[in-house]
Amino acid sequence: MPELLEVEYYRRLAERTVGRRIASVDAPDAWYLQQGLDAAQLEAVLAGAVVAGTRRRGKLLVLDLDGAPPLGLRFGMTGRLVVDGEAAIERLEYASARHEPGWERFRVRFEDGGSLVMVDPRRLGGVSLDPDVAQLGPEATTLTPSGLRRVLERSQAPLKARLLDQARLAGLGNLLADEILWRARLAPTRAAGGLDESELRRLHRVLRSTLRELDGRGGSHTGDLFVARRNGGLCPRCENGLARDQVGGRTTYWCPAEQR
DNA sequence: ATTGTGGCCTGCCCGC
DNA sequence: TGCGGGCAGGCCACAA
Repeated sequence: MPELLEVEYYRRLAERTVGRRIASVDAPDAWYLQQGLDAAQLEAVLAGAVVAGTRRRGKLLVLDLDGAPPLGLRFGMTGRLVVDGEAAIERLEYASARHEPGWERFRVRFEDGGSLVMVDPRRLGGVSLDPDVAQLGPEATTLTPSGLRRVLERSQAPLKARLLDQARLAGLGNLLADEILWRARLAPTRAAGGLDESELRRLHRVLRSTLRELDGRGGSHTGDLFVARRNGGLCPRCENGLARDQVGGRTTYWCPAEQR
């Protein structure tokens, strides 16, 4: 599913639209439009605008426009981005690799004939105007040690739940959170505020290095723990059986023998 | 305020 | 072989 790594790949692809003028918008699925927008409003606002740049905060992709408010794109779990017929990612975990025309939820057509399309079978993503980036926590890829402390301090919530809270820390999804906690040898069920200084430092170091490494490998499904995320899966390090629990409302695979 | 839960969406996988 | 019940998780509304 698109976590921050995948959305960053989407952003890089979307860079191709910079400098291009929007001719029209197809928004066939009203459910996909946030803020009560409808297709006609969106078309009226966006037509004629020129893409000035792209940015990303966590899992939110933003197109900055000349002549219109910024356009916010959320991809949910199964949303993919296609620009000029080319997909940023061929296949998403937990989503179909097919590209049915009926799954195209939103399309921006440019005057040069190309287009930017969101393909989302499950319709969990959405499109907004002038998205409120301030509601998101700090960006995970550039998080500082003191930033991580602020994310976790004085919280009784499970460590993993806090890492997934986009208002506290932007970008991590279920797979990345499990991979990071496994690498840091920290139990997802620990109280977030209960980490000592050395654990905080370890978590920060692992968080940053894991994001960097998996970015190079190709996405949030390329972690070392990923292949073991199944019933009967064994810890890739110690080969003890992994636990499968609900933590923070998400299916969590972890190694009780190593993660403390 | 903090934390937890359930529902939304729908393709796909597994077991019968 | 076909069928149907779970399952997947990002996000939001709502409850305690």
